[in-house]
Amino acid sequence: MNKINDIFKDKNLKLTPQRYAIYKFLKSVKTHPSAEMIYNELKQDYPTMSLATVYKTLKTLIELNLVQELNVGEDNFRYDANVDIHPHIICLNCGKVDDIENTNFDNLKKDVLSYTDYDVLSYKLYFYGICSECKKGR
Amino acid sequence: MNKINDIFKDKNLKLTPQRYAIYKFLKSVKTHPSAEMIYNELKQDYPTMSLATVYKTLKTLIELNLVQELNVGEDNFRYDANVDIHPHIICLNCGKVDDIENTNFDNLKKDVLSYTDYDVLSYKLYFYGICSECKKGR
DNA sequence: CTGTGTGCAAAGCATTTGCAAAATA
DNA sequence: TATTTTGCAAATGCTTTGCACACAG
Repeated sequence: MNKINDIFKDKNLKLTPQRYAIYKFLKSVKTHPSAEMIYNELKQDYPTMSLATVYKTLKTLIELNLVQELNVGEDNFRYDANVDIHPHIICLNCGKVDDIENTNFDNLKKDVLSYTDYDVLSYKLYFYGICSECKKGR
Repeated sequence: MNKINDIFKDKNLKLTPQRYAIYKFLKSVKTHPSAEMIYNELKQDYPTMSLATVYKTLKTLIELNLVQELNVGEDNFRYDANVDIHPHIICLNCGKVDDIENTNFDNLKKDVLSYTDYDVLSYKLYFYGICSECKKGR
């Protein structure tokens, strides 16, 4: 995790323990947590950290393109330290957010370019369904 | 617009002038307005209507599958009376939300099915870029 | 040392809710 | 007439902000 160190130095930002912990946690996890979830998790190791710091740090990390924000359709945002464009799938039953991996939608952007007069810069794909655990439990 | 009349009758819901106006307005417009935008627009013809009624009506229309909610990544929701699954494109400069028409992403859902163990029920596609008006104005 | 970041509490905003009055079927 | 819906205001919940103190560089 040297990358973040250099990026922060580059921008004359301070890499505080809180910032490092939030990024490291997001990197280590595939659950796409909300700010509140991150806060509750890190409270154990950083009991004095406030929710406001989590929000401020997330905003900073997004500006540095180290984290992306997901809008799955809940009342809050989810965060993902994998900033590559990749689709997500949300369980309509338990609310879990998963990556869809190994897919290749590179051609999608090209397709869209031919249907619109926008300059297309990026995209977000959200799929909705029922996860395997929720399917079992019925 | 007989459809809405029958659907409301079916569910023993009352088709009030406010509800009808909100649906008719959404049907007539391609701008994917927010609740506030709808409210401001209809205030002219329905000066006593409240924002709360707009929200309540939108919720009802969504439950009836007459309207879909869009999560373009702003701090509020947008609404679309075209409930067919279709991609949207958002101008990062002016915030405009457009439909992408004539596209066919039917195969997309099938692709995803092969990459996930979810039952895939629906999906939302959001593209981001710069619209032609904003491109000109530079 | 100096300026940036943290933590707290308060503020902001979109959305929801409770309830009495009004309107629909 | 019996419910449902409206409109108002207050409440809610997520996120942001202001500010004094603490801390990283």
